[in-house]
Amino acid sequence: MPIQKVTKQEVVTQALLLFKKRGYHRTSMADLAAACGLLKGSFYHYFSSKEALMKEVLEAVHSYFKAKVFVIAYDESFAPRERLEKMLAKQIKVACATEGGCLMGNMAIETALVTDEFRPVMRAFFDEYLKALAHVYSGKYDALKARQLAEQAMVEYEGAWIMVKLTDSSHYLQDVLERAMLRFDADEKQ
Amino acid sequence: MPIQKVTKQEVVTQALLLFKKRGYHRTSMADLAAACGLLKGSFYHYFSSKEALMKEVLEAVHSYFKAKVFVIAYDESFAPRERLEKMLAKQIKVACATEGGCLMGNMAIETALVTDEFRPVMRAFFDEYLKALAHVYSGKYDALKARQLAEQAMVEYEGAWIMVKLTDSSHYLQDVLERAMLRFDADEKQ
DNA sequence: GTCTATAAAACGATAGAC
DNA sequence: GTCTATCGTTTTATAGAC
Repeated sequence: MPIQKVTKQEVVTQALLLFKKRGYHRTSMADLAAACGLLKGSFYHYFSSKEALMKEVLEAVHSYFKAKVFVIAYDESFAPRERLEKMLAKQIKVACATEGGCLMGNMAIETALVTDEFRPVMRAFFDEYLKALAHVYSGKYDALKARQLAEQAMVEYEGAWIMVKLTDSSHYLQDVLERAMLRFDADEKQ
Repeated sequence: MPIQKVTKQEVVTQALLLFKKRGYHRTSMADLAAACGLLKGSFYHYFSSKEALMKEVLEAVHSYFKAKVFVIAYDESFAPRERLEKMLAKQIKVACATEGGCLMGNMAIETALVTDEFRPVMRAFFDEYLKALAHVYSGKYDALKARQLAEQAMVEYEGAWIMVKLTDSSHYLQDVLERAMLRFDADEKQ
């Protein structure tokens, strides 16, 4: 085997960083290749197209969240309330670790009405995300209410990123976490 | 004097439709000109650049919301609760009238980390939006709580669009409205 | 020699600007 | 319409590991 400058894994990681920060259409293959120390032509030995690369990035994000975030919701070594707090805190921590917020949310906004290519993986991500959150809330609420609370936490989180990006102040994310906990603690009635 | 095929107003309106649906980077000047029945060359008679055009579109949206949406919050001929419901319903109606959701939210996600050009007008929009919502909630809550409730309604609304775009089901927007009303009706304590 | 990851060059299409 | 630049992509050539 000839010398390989980077692994496919590293390419996906670099692409994730760029796509998160600059979006899909504003990130060129030359940018992506340069981030890996390659020329854009060489890039096609790893991926057949920019679209295929983005799909792999989205799938990698989904896998990561399954293994590191969603899994918390089903960890019975913690009480439901603790799981909720840990899962949301982990999600915020992961998203804040690199620039650009939530890639899935960003791509939904940027591409959902332009191409159907990424829709299945994005829908699968948010489906599992909502199921995980609803599972935690179902520790205290009935299935319908749990689902509603999950959807509420999710849309609050995604919307908060708009304000974070515009104001560079991250308190909006912490507020989402706090409100999700308050709703967990609140009485079932109303 | 040469005949002007379309007014600047109409160009801004057509651009708004395209930018909402396809985003900033995926919309070309040729697309925009074609939507107005103009040749590419004629387009720069109206605007000096694509950036300048987008800025005018964003300002037009801001003006429209001031006159048609935010103004509801300050209309003393209705009770605060009615104003809240009318304002949120109007905002949803306006956004749903054409494809693409909320242009301000879309552009914040797509461009905020790529260019500073649009940030001032987007921040001004959300500032006034939050002020309007907080003003309504302040009919029943203290200033801090009113501001928090305003921020919550706003981030819920923006995040809901992600699910609407991915699932083509608009119940997420109605849920945002209903929860905002429930929070208005709720007791001040907790 | 074969295989393969890279660089290099060039493709057609399309971008924004004039 | 024309310009120049750049886009995503493809092709060709090179160089090193078997």
